[in-house]
Amino acid sequence: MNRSASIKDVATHASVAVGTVSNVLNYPDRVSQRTKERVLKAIDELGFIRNDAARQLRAGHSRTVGLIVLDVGNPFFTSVVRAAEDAAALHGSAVLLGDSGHDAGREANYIDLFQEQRVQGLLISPVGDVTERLDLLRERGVPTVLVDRLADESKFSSVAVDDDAGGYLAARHLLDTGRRRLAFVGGATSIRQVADRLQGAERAVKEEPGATLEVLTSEGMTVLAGRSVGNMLIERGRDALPEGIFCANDLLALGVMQSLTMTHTFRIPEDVALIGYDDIDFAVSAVVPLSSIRQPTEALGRTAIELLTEEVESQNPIHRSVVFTPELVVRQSTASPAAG
Amino acid sequence: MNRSASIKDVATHASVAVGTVSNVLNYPDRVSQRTKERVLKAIDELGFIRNDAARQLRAGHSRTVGLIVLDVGNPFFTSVVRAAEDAAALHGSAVLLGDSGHDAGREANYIDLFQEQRVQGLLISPVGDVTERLDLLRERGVPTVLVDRLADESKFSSVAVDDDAGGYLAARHLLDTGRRRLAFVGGATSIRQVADRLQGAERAVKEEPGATLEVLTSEGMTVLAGRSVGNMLIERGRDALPEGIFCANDLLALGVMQSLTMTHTFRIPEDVALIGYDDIDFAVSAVVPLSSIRQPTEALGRTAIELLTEEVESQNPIHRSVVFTPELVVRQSTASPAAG
DNA sequence: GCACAACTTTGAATCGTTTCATTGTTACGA
DNA sequence: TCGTAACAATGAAACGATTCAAAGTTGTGC
Repeated sequence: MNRSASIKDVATHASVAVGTVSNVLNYPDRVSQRTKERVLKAIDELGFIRNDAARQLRAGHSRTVGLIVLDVGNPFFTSVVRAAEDAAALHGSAVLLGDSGHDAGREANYIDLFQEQRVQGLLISPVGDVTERLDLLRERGVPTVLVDRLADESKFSSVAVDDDAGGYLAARHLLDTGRRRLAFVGGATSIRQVADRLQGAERAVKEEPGATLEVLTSEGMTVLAGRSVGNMLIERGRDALPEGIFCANDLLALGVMQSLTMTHTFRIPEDVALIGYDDIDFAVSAVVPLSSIRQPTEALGRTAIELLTEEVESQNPIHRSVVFTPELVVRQSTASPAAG
Repeated sequence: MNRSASIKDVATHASVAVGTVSNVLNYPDRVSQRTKERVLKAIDELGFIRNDAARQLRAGHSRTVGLIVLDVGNPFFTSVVRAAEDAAALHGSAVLLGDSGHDAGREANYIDLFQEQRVQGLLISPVGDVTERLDLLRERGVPTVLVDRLADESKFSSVAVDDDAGGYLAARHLLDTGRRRLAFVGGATSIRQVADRLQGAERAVKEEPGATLEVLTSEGMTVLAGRSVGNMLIERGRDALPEGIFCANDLLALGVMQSLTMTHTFRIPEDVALIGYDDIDFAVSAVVPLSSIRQPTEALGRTAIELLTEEVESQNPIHRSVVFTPELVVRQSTASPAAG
């Protein structure tokens, strides 16, 4: 089969006008039952499939939305993507997914590609500081919603998660379960998420008389970095051991847990409580199931699409920023010492 | 900005014919330097962006390739996707990504969507048994390459990984490091991958005089399932402990490792060697870094695109199946007892 | 000064769909 | 039987880029 059947072929085959075939596809009510049947039969017999390019050309815009994430491999984004796809499907749109892999070049490529495709709008979790690139989009009038990053509301809508609140939640939980001497483990505070989570934790600690928060800086945010911190804690000995540890993400927490449980020096949660952040799949299947802070990724994805739809449909764009509060997930790693 | 500039607007603005603008974009050599500059200036001033729909309509096909995977969250597919994107970029094509989530309905939606988009071809990791759906694609003449699934070569090209060889590799490695009494841990052998890996392991064991392979069936392929198996091994006691354990995936292996290291009943690799499959990110950061079998995901993605390109470019389609052999990754969990 | 080749530029035709003003058909009440 | 309203069907125009035959321009050698 060289060329697929066009609407014209269908029209000929069914002995009707092309407009009628189009109506059957788009406004079935306008067409009589008899004609409709003939046309549908022809469509079936010829294996006709709409040519979306022609449709788009005529319509002036596509029925797709572009979504550019920093890393599809990251469960956080995977979940956002899925939610966005489902939400878009409700509006009859499809999502074109791009993975920038934290690379500004790849990001730029996708932005160009999506603009050539005349996407209705763009959801983007931008790489680094990107005001220029995004300003260009704004000038061109491409509705854009920033994901997982707060935006100047005069410029863009955005959806984000309140990391300060998440940090507060984690520290508050440790305090609530009776721990007073707390430690925060995180990478460089130049990472906004880390800084915000720390700030929230500090806020909670300040509220609690007699509580303290020690900051332990890790080399990165990986399991291995967490293990180093754990080993350091073991060397410092029991007297210097915090009662509760809040790690800036689950990988760090799992690393800390590994070193403590491997050596059997300290028990979790009896000697020290441990809480992470992100609630990755591995949190629940850790040696000691890990308490964590879960980010409302489904809500993020869904809301991002909703904000975008708002912008697409309204004429003069009003931007909104929606900030979600994360959720505490309690597991064994922070069980009360008494109940331990 | 209501409507973006068209090639006609650019032509007017630069006082040239539309054909000339098109030539500047597609065949710059055909245009004189002076004209080219004028046109490029106009393009810049008007913020012109090519309308891909119009281009596609004229060309009769898009410059995109559809890729439907079972689960973008799965690192295996994530890696395949990335490789496919890079390979497609070399051919000047982009990849439209669809995540079926093991759901035949979603898969069908993506197939339809991609056909309407007139993708050049389709890479698909199909859900379940799908001969009918795929046969339809074949009838329509949509070049299709199956990913991670062998295909009847008279019908489709395909790329896959030899799980039998992977199983052989894992068992062979345990034997090579001096282990004789081996165990295989896996979910139901109704899962093809599990069955193939087991078969390969059995082949290796048969080759080795005096070696044995015990099959332990787990309830699923998760960390928790692995932990149950580990606990069972502990209960059985030291005499019944295999010298080497091959788990059908890394999650199972990590579970087994957890239960053994947590209780300190048996040491890895001194008392028992452990090897997994997939080489997930967590394998390297396990308490005892886990040996594993790595699947050549980059090669899979790249080759899939290459086979597809072949089919697209050749007139009468010749199908090929490419099977890759996985790779052994040795880490501490299978170190020789002597060197342990 | 002219013929001819080489290089530029032109603009109408085309791709497949949707839109919509127009025309055709039917049914019904007067 | 006629007028009219409601409903169906028609088909040309439009969307924006690419193509390509044709026309226009320049340069070269004799």
